[in-house]
Amino acid sequence: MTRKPTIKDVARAAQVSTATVSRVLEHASSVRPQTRERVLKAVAEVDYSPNVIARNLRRQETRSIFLVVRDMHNPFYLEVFHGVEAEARALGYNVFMGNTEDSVQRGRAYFQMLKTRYADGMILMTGKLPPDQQEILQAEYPPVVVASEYFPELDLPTVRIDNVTAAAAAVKHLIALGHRRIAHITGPTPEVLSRDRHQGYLQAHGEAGIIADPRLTVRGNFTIDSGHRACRKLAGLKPMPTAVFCSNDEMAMGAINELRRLGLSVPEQVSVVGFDDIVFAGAFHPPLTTIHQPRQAMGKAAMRLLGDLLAGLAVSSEPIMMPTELIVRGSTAPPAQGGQTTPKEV
Amino acid sequence: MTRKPTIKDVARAAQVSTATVSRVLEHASSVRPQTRERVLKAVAEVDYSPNVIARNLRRQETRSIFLVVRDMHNPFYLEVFHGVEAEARALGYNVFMGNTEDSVQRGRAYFQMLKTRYADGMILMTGKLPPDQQEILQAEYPPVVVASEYFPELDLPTVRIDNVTAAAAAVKHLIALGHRRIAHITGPTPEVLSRDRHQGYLQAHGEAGIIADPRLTVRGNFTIDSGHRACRKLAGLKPMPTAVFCSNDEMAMGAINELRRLGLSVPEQVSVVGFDDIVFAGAFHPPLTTIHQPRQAMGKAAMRLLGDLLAGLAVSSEPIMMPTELIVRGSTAPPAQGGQTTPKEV
DNA sequence: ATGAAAGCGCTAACAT
DNA sequence: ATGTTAGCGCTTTCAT
Repeated sequence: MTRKPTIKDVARAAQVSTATVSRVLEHASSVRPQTRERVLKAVAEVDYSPNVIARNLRRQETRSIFLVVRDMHNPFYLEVFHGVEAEARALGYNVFMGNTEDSVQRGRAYFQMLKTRYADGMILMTGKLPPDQQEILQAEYPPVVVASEYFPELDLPTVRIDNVTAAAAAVKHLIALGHRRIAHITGPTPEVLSRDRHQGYLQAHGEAGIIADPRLTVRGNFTIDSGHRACRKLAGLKPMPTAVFCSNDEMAMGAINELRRLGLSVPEQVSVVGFDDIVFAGAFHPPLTTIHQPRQAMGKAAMRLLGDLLAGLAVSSEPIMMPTELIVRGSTAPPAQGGQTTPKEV
Repeated sequence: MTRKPTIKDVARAAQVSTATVSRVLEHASSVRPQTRERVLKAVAEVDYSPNVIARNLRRQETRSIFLVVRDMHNPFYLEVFHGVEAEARALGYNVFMGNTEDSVQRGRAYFQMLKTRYADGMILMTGKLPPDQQEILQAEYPPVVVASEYFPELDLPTVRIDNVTAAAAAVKHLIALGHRRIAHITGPTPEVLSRDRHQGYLQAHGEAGIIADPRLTVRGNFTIDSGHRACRKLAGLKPMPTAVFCSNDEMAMGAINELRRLGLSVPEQVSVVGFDDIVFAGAFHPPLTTIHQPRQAMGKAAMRLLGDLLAGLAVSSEPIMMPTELIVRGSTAPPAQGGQTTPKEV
């Protein structure tokens, strides 16, 4: 026999109906031990394994979900995925990895696949939503939860952090060290996550009674290289900032490398703070002071939320807020005494 | 109507049979333009999208594959995934991300799911194979291809690099710089990939007529922390090695940090070479000299190979070998002049 | 060019 | 405790 054996083959071998075979394999309920034994033996005999595709049709579910991120290259997502995967496995789901590369069209494709029931639900970690996807709020649409990001205009179940407060904590740390001229390398605006972190930056200034110089805010895009470029711009300012708050760790690494190239030492001459606490933040030199996000826990929470939705449970409409923590390492210190920081000529 | 509309709803609205609707949506063949128009209008009217689950049963396929890695935390896989995903999308597949965490049992679970047709095929990036899975060579078993790793005892279609030659190139670079006392921090033995890289290390020594001191070979497990620990061991030797070849970049970073802690500067006092060229290798300080692997291309090639297998095409039984390249950056230099390298007291 | 009908393999409601 | 049966929604062969 070259085809995969079906439940009928087992039924024939065990001299029972297919229903009984299904019962033995699914619920282990209401089957005489003797019959059960016979079925199990037949299963082994013909080397049967159920055909999930048929089961899916019958049950109208796939037991799989999409996890869609904006940018595969950020290791931040690796750990979120780790949490999602662990929880999904516990709940009996598998996880499709999706990747929009920030393209609205690519995002739309995932919504479309969801609609065709390619998967039972979706965890969205992108900052953009296709413009025409308001139908996702309708009851018969498969459940979608948002993680890390969020959409103020759309009332979707969400797991995230308080970016404003977390960013403010980072900047307050710099202020407490004595810094007064603090730059901000932001994420890609106008996304809400970037906006929130900048608002935290401003809020920390406000609370300390410091006026934030708008020239000290430079736009990045979360890559190491954008950290280089943004930092180069900042280095051209007079007086230079004595500290830089970066909206993620990659940009902080880029900024530090650029400062080193300019002959400035971190943290002695310039302090740098990152955001995310990716695995490499602690291994970097100097080790990055940064905001820790509970990535894995966030992934788990998102999957748990989606699992509840898939199980038909009612969930709170309030976003689930995950805690963050300022991790002080070696990239921050009090500002250099008496005098101004200037790059050497280049 | 609260349920998802079916093809029957469209057929009714367009006054045609379901077969015609299917024809319009699938092949665009043999349908009068006029009828076709009417069907399309009805599709829009009832907001129909096909049910993939039913299609899957009919076609006996899921158009999805598993990508199974050993350790989610290595950013190496991110880029492989990127290549796999891009190629898969082009071929009309989606990718389940799997993760064995080096557990044979977890690996077995993926093979089991493959057997139940949870997915159509699998790309394996793990170094271990469940002992009882020899059945995967049988014709009716879904196709499995191996990427990056390989199994000498099992004749599976494979995409990989020549680890022996690549490792030898790294060590030859150190020898060419003048190093004679070169340590090796290996990956987890007895896996073939770790073994091959060590063999390359030995081969380079052999070709240069240098006797490799076996005490200079220390076992790691591909984590940053194992790089720390291994390097600490090496630092206890007298005389210390003047260079360290690490079987991946994470361990190289750990080794460099440990050397720094011991008061030794890289590359002035000790040279360090990594392997993989992960994204952070270039951003590290000092930037890592390492072996570049074409991760994304490897992912694409693996998916293309799997796609061919899924399409029923015959594929070569020879492994597809991807090119590697030595990238010389700042973590290697000639050995310190006249005299021996010793750590300061700790 | 179109329709009728079979059937993919399974599960669960219903019957005994 | 077990069997019978009706689909799940689609695609495709066969007929017209």
